Amino acid sequence: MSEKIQQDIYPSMMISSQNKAEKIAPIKLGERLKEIRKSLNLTLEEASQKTGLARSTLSKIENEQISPTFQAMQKLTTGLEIDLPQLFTTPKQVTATGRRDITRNEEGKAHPTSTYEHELLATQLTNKKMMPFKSKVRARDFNDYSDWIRHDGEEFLLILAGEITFFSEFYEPVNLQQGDSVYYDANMGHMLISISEQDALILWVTAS
Amino acid sequence: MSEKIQQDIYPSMMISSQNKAEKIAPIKLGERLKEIRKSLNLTLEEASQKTGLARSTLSKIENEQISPTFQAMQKLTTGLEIDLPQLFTTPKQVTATGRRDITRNEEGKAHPTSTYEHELLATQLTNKKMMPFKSKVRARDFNDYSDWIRHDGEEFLLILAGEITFFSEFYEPVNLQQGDSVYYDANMGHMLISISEQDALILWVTAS
DNA sequence: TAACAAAGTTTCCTTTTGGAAACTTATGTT
DNA sequence: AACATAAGTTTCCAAAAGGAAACTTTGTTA
Repeated sequence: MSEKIQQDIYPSMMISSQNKAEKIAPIKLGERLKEIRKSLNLTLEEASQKTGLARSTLSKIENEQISPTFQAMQKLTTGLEIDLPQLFTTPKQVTATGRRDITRNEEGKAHPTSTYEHELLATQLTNKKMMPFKSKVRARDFNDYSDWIRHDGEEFLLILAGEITFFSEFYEPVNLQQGDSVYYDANMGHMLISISEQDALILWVTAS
Repeated sequence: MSEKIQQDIYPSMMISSQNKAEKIAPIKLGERLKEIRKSLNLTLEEASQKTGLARSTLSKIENEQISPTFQAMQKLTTGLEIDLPQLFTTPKQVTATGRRDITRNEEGKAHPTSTYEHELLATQLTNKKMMPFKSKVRARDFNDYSDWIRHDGEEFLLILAGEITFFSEFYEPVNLQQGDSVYYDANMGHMLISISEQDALILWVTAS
């Protein structure tokens, strides 16, 4: 009795976005936990002591035989003194000094939604101060959107192609064309629609 | 039987950090979920349809009577088309803090140097987390450069036009073309030269 | 390579989650 | 107000998670 359960997650510091069941490189929570534990040089027994979860439970989580409850995940994060997002993101080697990540055109990590088609950039690097991604904006209709998008931090966007109307909470809407850019407080409600013939292409960079 | 279980979590979009047992305002996962559902204007029934979780289960999660499994949380995030961190973070109060700055194409603040022609963006806003600017790179020759460029923080760059070779201290040089991007630790020595016919056009964003 | 110890896995059982349906509480409508 | 209906909660039970201990594997030493 050791069937693997479905337990993937989509990598995303992604903002207001959607992750339907799309083909995005999934991360195994169990593997990730094992990595973390190993990196801390802990045995299951030691991890058990620190987290208050049974040795057997930890083993089962690592081998993806069970799906931990939120409570268990909290015990994990507090016990091992890590942040929750760390459980969901794969940190490809982060050398102490210099890190670099190149993303070729159109080769970012896809993250499609109904109205946007996000392409996450520099996904190899974790713990970044900024989160850059490109989006194709398909929507040309308000109805495609439910409400303001709102999240922590600041956001910069640059129109790479097409034309959009950018809405934000305390301002009048503006039209933005190729080459135009906006910088704004992302806690302020914001959203945009494409008004060009083809999909608009946009670069976003977020920092919190 | 409706005792509230302990179910707090520390808010963290926070990137690199550990959270020792610091006193950070704890967030109730259930409350947060309810907020999100309300903001999406969904009833429990509708949310149930979208997520595949039973109406009753959702109710119990919202009222913190149960601690959802990771699987359940995934169903929540994919079904409601939100991101996992959203479940853990309290959206900042949006007051008058909203700021915004639009920079039209070619209308940034010019800042020419010998080999670059910088155009600073969003200069109206001060105290920004990020510093975005475009550059025309004229240089096609190593001699135009003295040495590595090095400064605090992290840097993201995207090739808007042309083609360049990007050099950085601990890596092999790479050629980058329109649409390609790099993210790197700016303390690591870096520089670039244009290798296209016309000047290359580049977007930089720096954060420290 | 036998013997032992330590690390990890599986079993077995208890506790908790998650779902269907019954029940209760709000929100209209005539 | 009485009724109807929608939204939300609670109950009850099946299914899954979590823990203690038995078991297996890996590593070390004589």
